[in-house]
Amino acid sequence: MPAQPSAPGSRPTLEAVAARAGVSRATASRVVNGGEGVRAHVVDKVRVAIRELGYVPNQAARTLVTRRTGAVAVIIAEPEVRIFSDPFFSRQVRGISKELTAHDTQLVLLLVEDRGDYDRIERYLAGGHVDGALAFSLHTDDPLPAITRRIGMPTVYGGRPGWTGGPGEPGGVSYVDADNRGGAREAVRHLLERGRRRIAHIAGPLDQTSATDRLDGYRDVLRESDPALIAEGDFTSAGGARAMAELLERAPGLDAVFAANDLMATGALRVLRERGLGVPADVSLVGFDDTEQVAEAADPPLTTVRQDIEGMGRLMAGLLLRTLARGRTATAGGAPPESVITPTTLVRRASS
Amino acid sequence: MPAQPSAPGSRPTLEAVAARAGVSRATASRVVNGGEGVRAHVVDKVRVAIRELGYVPNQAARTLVTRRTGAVAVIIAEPEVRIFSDPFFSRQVRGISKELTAHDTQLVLLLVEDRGDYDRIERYLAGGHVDGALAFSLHTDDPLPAITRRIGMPTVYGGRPGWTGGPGEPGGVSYVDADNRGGAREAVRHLLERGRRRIAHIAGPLDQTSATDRLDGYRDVLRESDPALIAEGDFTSAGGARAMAELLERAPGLDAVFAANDLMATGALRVLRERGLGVPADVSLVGFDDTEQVAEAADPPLTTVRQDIEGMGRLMAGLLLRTLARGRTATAGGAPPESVITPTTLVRRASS
DNA sequence: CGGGAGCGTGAGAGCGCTCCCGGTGGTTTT
DNA sequence: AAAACCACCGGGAGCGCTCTCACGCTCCCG
Repeated sequence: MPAQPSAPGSRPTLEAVAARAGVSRATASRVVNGGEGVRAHVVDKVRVAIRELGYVPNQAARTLVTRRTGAVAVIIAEPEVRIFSDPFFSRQVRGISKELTAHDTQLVLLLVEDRGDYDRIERYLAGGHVDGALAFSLHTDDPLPAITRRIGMPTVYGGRPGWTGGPGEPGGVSYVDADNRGGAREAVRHLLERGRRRIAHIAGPLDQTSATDRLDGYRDVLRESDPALIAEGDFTSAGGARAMAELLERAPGLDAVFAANDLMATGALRVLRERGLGVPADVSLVGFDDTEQVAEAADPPLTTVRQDIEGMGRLMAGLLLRTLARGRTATAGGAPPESVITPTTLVRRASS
Repeated sequence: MPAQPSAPGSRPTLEAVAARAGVSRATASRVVNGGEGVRAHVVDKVRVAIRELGYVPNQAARTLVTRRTGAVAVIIAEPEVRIFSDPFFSRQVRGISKELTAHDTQLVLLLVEDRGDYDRIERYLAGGHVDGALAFSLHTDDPLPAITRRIGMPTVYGGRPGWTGGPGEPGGVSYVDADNRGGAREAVRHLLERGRRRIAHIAGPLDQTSATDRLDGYRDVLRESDPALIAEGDFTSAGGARAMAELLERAPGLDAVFAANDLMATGALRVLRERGLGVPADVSLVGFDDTEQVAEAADPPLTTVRQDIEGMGRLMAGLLLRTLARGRTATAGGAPPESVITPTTLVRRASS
């Protein structure tokens, strides 16, 4: 129903809106940006002109002068295999998307394929295409933190970075993480309550804090645990299967397994079944993440530690947006880092 | 190791580069954009200045004058459940990302949560934030095509849209799709070769062409198929299970099932196992997609129709980029639609 | 009734870049 | 030898917007 733009080919400008409303460009701009300090009557006139012309602000022109883009980068640097198998990222991205959308901010997705890509990422971030960045699941030697720090890009990490609390200073970064350690403790305690005594652990890759934190939680409860009861996986189903096979060889008497994520738990499950071991009759099994279509769909359904992944995504985005808003009003000295640990809950199903 | 920018707070401009290299801004611009028609000696001088200053072009300023953003929107409008359970999107996005990155184009992700979001999408697309769009898996009543057409946004669809070949004209859209029909034919023929005669089909949601095309392929081979042998699912594991239960009730004598995707096949598998039916002893099972961690990890591993999902993503991006490049050089009359159908291959595993 | 206070508005500069156009110097043509 | 032609480079306009500043108007107080 709205009328066609003034010029057939090109979009109407603020100038055109101002002309039609009989005001200056400055006033039209004020209306577009909230209408503060403009008489209601004038605001209406401009609003009508905007509607009639189908005016949409030119973001490039706006960015050029404000130096803000209204966009945020989401950087995912994870080997191919995991990004596809684990719904984790999709859910977190979804949470991020929701929060950003609610604040009229766009999501620019940067996938890192190999280490050479970091040059591209740096150029992109330095190019002023985005106001801030969200990054995930860093390994200890990830070059990203150095990059974002060098170019002064506000960044919030998903998952506690391995290099916080570096030598001397606490490495001022913001992050959002689940209570991995607490969740792991709860999982292991649950197995103890079930009467299990030889509780093994399939850890994730130990260059990630989510893996080490869960391992730490396991050790918190089982202080004197036999090292033979711990095997390292890689957060994939196949890796979980390999680790399970290893564990069965080293510690045939185990009566429970706590896997650091659900995918590895399914791999373990497959191996246990192949060896004729009943779950939970012979071996109790607990996973981590409560990923749908994995934990629930397993046979038997997995007891697991749930974390609110989508909520974590929202929190990440919210934290970043707040940082950006502050940087805009306050002195540009950079906001202090701020982090959030979200709680986990144990979901009891048939596998334990 | 590059030097710091001239001004401490702000980034160096092309002006600064030109001054340092002792040339005009215009010449510096030429070098930045390829260096055509500039003497090699001058090119070098400018390149050195760029490096020394750590110059990065300001995209906003560039976009303002060129009217091109160097970014492409990827629009995913799919109910939550599927986007998480099916690695399909992740893979396709990955393919898209690779192709875009290779052409220095950014990927802006737009997730559609509910129908109200389409206003936001339209505003965004109309706002000139991106040069083109890639969209997926449209349902027949999807408002997106109308939007992109109205605002003249070059768009390539993933999966044949349901509304091509509308009344009268062929609805000029570009798309990339797998040979769903041919793949389905191959799957069913394979089951026939295995000596199966009562071959059932679990279809996807019939408002999507990927589902109807596969159903058509099934019917191509089994012209006289009993309607009781066809059940509609929703591309999820749970939906596959429901459909399988339905089929077993309606047609207890079935000896094979062709499911329209792997996820539904796993649901079917679970139901078959629960009913004590052996796969493939009693019932042969074939899926579609060959999604890793699903087809291969199933027990038994699924025979399935493989499509090159990542390749399709690359093709989509490539098609769009070529369209955009053409629109830039040729008359702005809009390039003719162009579509690609990619082949499928049958992967034989233990389930059939 | 004069003069500040204060609100609402307009004029204008300028963000950093691209690109057209015109000029310069050197090489080829008639 | 002059004329025509290149290849290369610089000047300058302008993309659409925001934001500062100054100006005019109304209002209120002394």
